[in-house]
Amino acid sequence: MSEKNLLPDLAAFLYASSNADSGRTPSERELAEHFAVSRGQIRETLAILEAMQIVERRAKSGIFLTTRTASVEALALFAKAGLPLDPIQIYEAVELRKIHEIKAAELASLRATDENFARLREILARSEQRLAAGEPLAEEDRDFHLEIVRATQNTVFFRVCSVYYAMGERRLPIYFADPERGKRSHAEHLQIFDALYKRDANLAQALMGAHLQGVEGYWKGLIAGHKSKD
Amino acid sequence: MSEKNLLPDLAAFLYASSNADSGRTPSERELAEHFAVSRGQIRETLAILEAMQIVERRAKSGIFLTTRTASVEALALFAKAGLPLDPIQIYEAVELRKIHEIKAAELASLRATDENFARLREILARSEQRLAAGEPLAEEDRDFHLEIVRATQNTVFFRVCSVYYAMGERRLPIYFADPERGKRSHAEHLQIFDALYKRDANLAQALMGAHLQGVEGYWKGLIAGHKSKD
DNA sequence: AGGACCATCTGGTCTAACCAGATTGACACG
DNA sequence: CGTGTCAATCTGGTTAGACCAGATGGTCCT
Repeated sequence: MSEKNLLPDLAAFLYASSNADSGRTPSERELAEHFAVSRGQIRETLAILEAMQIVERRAKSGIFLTTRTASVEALALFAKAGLPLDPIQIYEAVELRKIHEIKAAELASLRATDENFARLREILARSEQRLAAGEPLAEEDRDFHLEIVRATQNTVFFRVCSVYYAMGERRLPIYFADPERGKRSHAEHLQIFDALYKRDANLAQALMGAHLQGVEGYWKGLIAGHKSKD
Repeated sequence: MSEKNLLPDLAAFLYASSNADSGRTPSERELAEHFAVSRGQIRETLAILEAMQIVERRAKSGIFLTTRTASVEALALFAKAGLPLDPIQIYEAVELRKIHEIKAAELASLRATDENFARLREILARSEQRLAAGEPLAEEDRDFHLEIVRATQNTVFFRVCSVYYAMGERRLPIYFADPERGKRSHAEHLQIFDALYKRDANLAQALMGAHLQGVEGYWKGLIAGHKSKD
């Protein structure tokens, strides 16, 4: 089956097969048998999961899932593996995104280079094509927002954002399933680009804030829906 | 010597012994011999370093350091291991910290619980003791700032900050070597606490901004000094 | 019911192999 | 001398098997 990328599979299995009370997972030897790999390979993957603070390995005792509040990398990994995410944490990530991006819009308007503008134009052109073809937006949205963070010329900032942006990725197709949302989003992106290009920091901030308000509202609704289903 | 915590030692050794041109490091077998551990243990640690994007393992070829712009976790690790950090990236981290904490002060003033206030009081009391004893501040400063982020009740926010705060840790003793700086910092912390307790979001933001302005200035000077030395 | 004891399980660690592709260098040919 | 070929060597990838010591859990005796 899936030869490589044991990590997400293992994470998913640990999550599914752990003891509900203690959080204890199957032993290394059992995991090795289940995935039909050697114990060494399981240990190598567990080392990563432990570094991510997803599991805790207690010598001579067992492997335990850490308390629910996992690291950001853990959340991104879980999202990638299709594991259920705590809706509250998703909402928290959105809130953080708002904090980051409004400030990023301000800084980008002051610091963006020709290269940044070129990339933004290219992304917007791709979006345009997609919409013209009647297709839903996909990674273009994330690319646009991340490029603005990159335009702050702060690589630490960029990397921090890159990590946890992956969390919402799986929801993008749902969000843009409604073509109206895609069109409006693209129109707002164009406005933001203009503000950046005019180096109007205040306008860029304001537009980004308004743009993200819509996203936040969508997530709030989605979370509320999920909650009522449970 | 240091039985556990192979990770930082290995990272440091890889960094020191890699080929300057290709970035190629010694082989797993050589590393195992150097650290007097088994290959399995080296592989386990390398798996983490690879997940952190610090190294890249090419099958049947070798282990290579990735390009300089490493992940945030990598930077924190490097800082902990005492490896040379790119001053520009330190400055970037400080800028990001400013973005985070001003907003954190605002949110904390609205959401902080009694528990948060209790912890903040405890931290401030510890600082007071330290200063009264003529000792320099240490982890109390970081604790205070992180507790404010925690008080936003946004766990994702808190975890993002926890990671890269470790970067500046090694510099704290230098910063607080001047007792005047410690006293002023503590006085400002007290003001910020009062603003939070009064739930005055605007004041909390303003005070935090001013407080961090001083920190930023210090870092700027430190970086400038480092640069001129090189 | 409680306490002492022992078989079992578990993670931590190491050794010894084999695989197959990448690399390298020697060697032979033009 | 340059160059192309090929085989020995090196490397990460992976596995199997073993031993250790402490944690665990059940049993049996008091």
